[in-house]
Amino acid sequence: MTKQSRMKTAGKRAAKAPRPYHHGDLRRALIAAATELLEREGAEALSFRAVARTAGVSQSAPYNHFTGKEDLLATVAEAGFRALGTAQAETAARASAGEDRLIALGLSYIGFAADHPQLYRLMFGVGVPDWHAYPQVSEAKQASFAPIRAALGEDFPSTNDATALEHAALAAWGLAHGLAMLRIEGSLARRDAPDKPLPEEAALRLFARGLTHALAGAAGKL
Amino acid sequence: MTKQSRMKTAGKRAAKAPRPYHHGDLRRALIAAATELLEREGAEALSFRAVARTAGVSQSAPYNHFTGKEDLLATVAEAGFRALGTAQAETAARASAGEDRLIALGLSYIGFAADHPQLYRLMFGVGVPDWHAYPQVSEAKQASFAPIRAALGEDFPSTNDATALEHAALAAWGLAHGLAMLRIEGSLARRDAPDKPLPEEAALRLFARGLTHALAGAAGKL
DNA sequence: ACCTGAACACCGTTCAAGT
DNA sequence: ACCTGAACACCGTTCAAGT
Repeated sequence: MTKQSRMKTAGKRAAKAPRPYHHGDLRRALIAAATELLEREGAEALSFRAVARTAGVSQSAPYNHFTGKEDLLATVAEAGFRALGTAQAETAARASAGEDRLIALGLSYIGFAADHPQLYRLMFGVGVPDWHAYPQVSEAKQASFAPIRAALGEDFPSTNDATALEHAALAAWGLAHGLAMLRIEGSLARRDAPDKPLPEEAALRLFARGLTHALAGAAGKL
Repeated sequence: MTKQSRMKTAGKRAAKAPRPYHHGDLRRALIAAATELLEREGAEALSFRAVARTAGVSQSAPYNHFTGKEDLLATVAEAGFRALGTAQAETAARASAGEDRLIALGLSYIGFAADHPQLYRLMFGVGVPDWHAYPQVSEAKQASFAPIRAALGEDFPSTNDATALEHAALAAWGLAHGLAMLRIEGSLARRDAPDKPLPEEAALRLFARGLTHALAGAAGKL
């Protein structure tokens, strides 16, 4: 119960000190604490009280900044979608046009999930029963997928057929998301040798190759 | 605290009576109660105590049949994979060979998820941190995907190339799983008209069409 | 405006005790 | 062998009270 000894250097937060520090940006501190605890314990093991404890406040303080636990998780998920969207946009800018760009985007998508498995799981429904209550999350989710959609429109011969583009986008999203989930859950084999490519890459390549042919055929027929 | 009035008709269980009935098959009753509660409340809201309550026993009785909540959930998930596998096998048997069979299997896969969303979510990692602790679940998972794998081997010109078949199987699994998840989470549009086909069907068709072409090309090259 | 601390109704799990 | 009931250490959330 010792009082804080320095007031001038209060800006430097001692991360583990359980002493109260209401520095006017508790909201941000709570989001940071939740993000950190999320990867360590998973969404279902993460408790609202532990987040408050990590931030050094009482169990009821967070209710001044979030309506409840779900609201905090939704905020973290939204940030995750924004980060994924940024990473995807950077990948799209770096890659050269063509099938390779689609494959690079797919690998980047799966890589994000592999790097932040618990965050990715949270983003896609784990722990939050109804995302419709958080429209900003839905919007960020759509935005995170925009680069793949754009690549399909620019790099594949389907631009003139909006319906075919829509179907291709759905297939690409489904494939990327499905491979990411399978990777996270451990359903996929680890890479045998460090130089051998991931099986996901071959699957993505097969998909991209087929898409070029199928869309070319569809353009002639539809 | 009244004693049970009839002993001869004890086989008929009054579903809501909170009186004790230890009829020798509590394990099955707990699985049934958990399965029922799962769809109604979701895996994260489902409590072990509520399962015991629904089965009419004390909160600690289930520990005689399961090591804990996670063990019960894993058992339910395993049963889910077996049911999915059966449904997939039936679909494969009914459909005629070719691209249509792959599409039918994909639609059946997504349909299962749409019919039992909470069960499907549980099966793919929600609520159970590490499936590796339950090898029977992993085995049932692999078995549930066998029909799609078999259809790829029989209906597509990749049978002689084991590697290409493996990649195609991974892509197909990823696509089916990804579309199922997106459907469950509400990321996909509801069908506008009851006669119009689901967008998933068009995406699956695009994938199957492309796979035929890509594998034919690969067979000549590799 | 923001935070604390007590309180409530829940959890999962353990364990002595009953039959 | 199987079940009960009390107990423990947790939850999420509410609310009066403090500053």
